[in-house]
Amino acid sequence: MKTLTDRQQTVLAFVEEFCSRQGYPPTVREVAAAFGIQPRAAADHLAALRRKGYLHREPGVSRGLSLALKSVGPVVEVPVLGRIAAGQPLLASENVEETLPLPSSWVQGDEVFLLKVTGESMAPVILPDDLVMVRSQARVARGEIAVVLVDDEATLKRVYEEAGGLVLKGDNPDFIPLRFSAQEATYIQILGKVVGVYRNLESKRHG
Amino acid sequence: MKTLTDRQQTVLAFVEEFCSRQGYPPTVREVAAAFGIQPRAAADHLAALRRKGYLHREPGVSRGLSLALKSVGPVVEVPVLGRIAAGQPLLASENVEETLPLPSSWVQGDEVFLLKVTGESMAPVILPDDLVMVRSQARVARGEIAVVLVDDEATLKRVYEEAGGLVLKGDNPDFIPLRFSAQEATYIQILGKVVGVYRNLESKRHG
DNA sequence: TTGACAAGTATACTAATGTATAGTATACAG
DNA sequence: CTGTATACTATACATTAGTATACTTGTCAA
Repeated sequence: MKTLTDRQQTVLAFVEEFCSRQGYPPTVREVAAAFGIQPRAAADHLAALRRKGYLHREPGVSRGLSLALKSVGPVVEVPVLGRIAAGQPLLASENVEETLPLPSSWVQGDEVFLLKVTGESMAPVILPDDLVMVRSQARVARGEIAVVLVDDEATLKRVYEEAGGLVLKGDNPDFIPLRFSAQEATYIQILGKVVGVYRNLESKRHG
Repeated sequence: MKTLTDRQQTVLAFVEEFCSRQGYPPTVREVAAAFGIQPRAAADHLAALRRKGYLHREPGVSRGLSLALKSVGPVVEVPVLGRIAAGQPLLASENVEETLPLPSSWVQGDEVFLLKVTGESMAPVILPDDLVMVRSQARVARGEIAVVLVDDEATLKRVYEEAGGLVLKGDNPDFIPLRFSAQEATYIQILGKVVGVYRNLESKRHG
């Protein structure tokens, strides 16, 4: 990105400040007034900032500015699910405890949610208190980690569809794989595929 | 918060969409045009949305709208560091490849950065292609995971300060612990403590 | 020394824009 | 049945606001 002059930098800083304080961008005249200069001079600065790639501008449009380097990048609000109640729509607001803004690049797909991990069955890849990102889907490829609803309880397991039914296996060897016949498997619901894990290493003992 | 009529909800949705697409709010007439109604009718809707607390509005100001319930929560831009050059200030713009917006609640402290993991030395807790969040600090408690600069190369290791010097140990048993005498240790710099790990499970083979 | 860029003054024009006035029609609560 | 809120049309008005024209001054590299 091209370098800015001192003056241009202060103008850009003013625009950023204005946007975050007011919620909408300034007019050319507001910029001018802030620096005690004429509208024309302010327009020159904004043109320079646009030319150098720091601003988007819609010509002729009042307040038609927007920050190119948005001080915040593209973000998606991802719901954090609490207890998952079977039968209800997954993302129903009753299930949502809070939402976290995550970078859009981390979130592929439309129906994505976060889940706080409680059990140790997927150790060491996934540990208690980890936050897993799940993309809602009814089937997963063999051996992928999924959120599975068994007896009204959501658990994380690798899913293997076998000829005779379904096997749910944790990575933790201390946990015995769960086997279900084809008939039993009808009571089991795959809620989605685990596509990401976030772990806070600060607030707990290391493994 | 007061309930909105169907019409008001669609108008609010339009304003939100417009803001995120354009980077600046719509004019009264742009709202009107989007719904094929007169400016006055659109102004009525915006007034209703303001009255019910969904919008802030500066009277008389063009595009003087801003969303009251910001759709995004508090976010911090965290720099993702590429190759770390010794000697330079860590967060110098030369080192920053990009930045990612993360929820403020994940980021404690001022000097925080992200680093893409390359080696396997911290497996299985931290794997290649993981993104680790690091809080910049010159010392860490015994046994904590740190980013350590050894011979101009940044590596992840658990740090043990011993009487005779410094031991850097990976969790992966395939890697031999590195031992440094007190004198050698002066050439080693702790860049920060690893406080978080993010792993994308979708775009690679599972471990 | 010419040309490009930065930074500015001063004035003016036109289109964009919020709002005012004056209505119409429907629904619902007290 | 009256008051209030919603949801509009239609026209008009006074600012607001982006931009254009015409200059001035200073710097810096080719």
